Amino acid sequence: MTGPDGQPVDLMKEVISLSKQRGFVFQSSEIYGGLKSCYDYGPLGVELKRNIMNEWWRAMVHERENVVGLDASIIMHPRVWEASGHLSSFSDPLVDCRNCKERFRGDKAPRAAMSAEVEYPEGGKKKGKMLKGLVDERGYVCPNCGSPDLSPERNFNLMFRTSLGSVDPMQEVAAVLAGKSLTAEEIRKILDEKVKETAVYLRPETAQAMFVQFQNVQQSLALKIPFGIAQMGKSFRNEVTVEHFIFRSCEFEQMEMEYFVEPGKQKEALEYWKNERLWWYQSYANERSKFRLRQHGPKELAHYADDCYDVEYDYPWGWGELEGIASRTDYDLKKHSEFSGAHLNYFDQEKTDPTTGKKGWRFTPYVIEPAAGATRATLMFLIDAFAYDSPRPDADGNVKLRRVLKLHPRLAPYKVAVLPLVKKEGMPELARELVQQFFREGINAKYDEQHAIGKRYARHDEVGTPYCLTVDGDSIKEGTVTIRDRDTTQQERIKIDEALLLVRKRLEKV
RNA sequence: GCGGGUGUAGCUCAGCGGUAGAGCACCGCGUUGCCAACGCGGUUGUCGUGGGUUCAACUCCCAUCACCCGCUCCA
Repeated sequence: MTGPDGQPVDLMKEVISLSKQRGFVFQSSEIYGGLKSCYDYGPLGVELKRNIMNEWWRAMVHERENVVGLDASIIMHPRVWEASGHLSSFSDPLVDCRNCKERFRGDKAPRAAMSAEVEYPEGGKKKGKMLKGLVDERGYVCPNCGSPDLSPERNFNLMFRTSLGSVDPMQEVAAVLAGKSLTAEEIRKILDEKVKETAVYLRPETAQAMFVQFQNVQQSLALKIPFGIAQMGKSFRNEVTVEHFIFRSCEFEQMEMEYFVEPGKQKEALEYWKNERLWWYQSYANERSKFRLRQHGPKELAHYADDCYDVEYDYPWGWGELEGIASRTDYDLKKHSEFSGAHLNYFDQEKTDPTTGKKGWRFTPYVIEPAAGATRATLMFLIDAFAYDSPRPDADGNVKLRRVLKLHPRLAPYKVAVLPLVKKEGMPELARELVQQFFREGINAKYDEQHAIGKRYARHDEVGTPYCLTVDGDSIKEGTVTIRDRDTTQQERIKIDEALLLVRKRLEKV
């Protein structure tokens, strides 16, 4: 992207800097030096994120007859994660290449015959001297340089483990180990056993609660298939790498929906939801061409999925994921039935059982899951909204960079700013009264009397406030205000009563 | 975790082995009345953190933390 002066601009840097300056996103615990991948949402950030999530809830739950909500505990029974496969698949064996320093997953590395002699360039560089080595008993080489000179496999548990209960399990471990002379392996075993007694995990996805509570939700509301259960909330993953500001962080917020369908209807449902979700993003964004759907290749699919589409956005660093719409088959409900002994299935009295030919069909539903990242969506909407106002030279002829967030009015933290032109002659009083009128309508308005009027316009442009209402001398005499549009900067004089209607109209559903 | 880069005022950045700087922001007074206005005055710093070398370290060395760019994982 280029600025109004034609100079190239680092869009991410600008967004991060504006986020901090205007109170959208701060680094967590900044005064202590910050904490890796943790961020706090400031006064405006919390409004933006909450607006995004509320819009999602409205589109997914409130405006649909057959989707209901759930708000589950973040900590769930540890067996949930055994059943879901997260305990095993989230602890991937990672290996470092001693030659080129690449880190990779051992199980996904290119296979090579054990004891075979292979050639590889020194340091992984194209012009590097060719070296020779023998493939060890693991039977694979570095995917980057082909070297067999590799570190041992190390397990990385991607779930946050903690213990439920006020007694510190380490105390018991210490008691068991006291006075014993043991090998590292033996200690490890004792540790694992003791820790496991009270071990619980912070959920790595909100989805599992919707499967685990499938029966309660379905029966309590007598839901008929197809139906969906939606949930928003925090999830936690010890990511190997965190990157791009709030794009990938260990603590993140999800908006997920599990849509249960009859076996055989999953393709049709996937088709519906992928288009629905793409459109949802586009309808709030400025640049629709920056979104696309991408189907996963067979190697990309998660262990539970038979098909998957990502909604991708063209971020400053390239195309990246916003949301995954996965066809999760009947994997999760079957697994939880197996592990818990509960019968997580559905009985349809009207349908004919395809295997017996008799009326009445009991089946395990198939699941389509649109799983969105709320924190990711927040970043995306900030990037999408970021723009420069047309250049305006000041009195000295210097061109000032004026940043504007062209946020959709429904997402904007403040919907309208009410500004007294000057702090006298009854203007502040009238402006404050007007703000109260907006509050009564449930519209987040902002009273602002600090600094010159031009600065206030600029400041509200920068946080995405769609409208500024200015109270001046004529307001008192004639009952009119000027209304200024963020995107055109055009002003119009209207009756005070009209202002409320105009703002309300702009906030109507897209 | 590995490799490369960065860290100085609220923001953007300059600086350098010898007294910590600029622009913007912020505060006050005055003027002004609709697009980061003008004049005058003022405030702001653990130079990321800890250690070392040195008469002297923001500057050189080591460690550490955080961020950015690659690699692997994902919403």
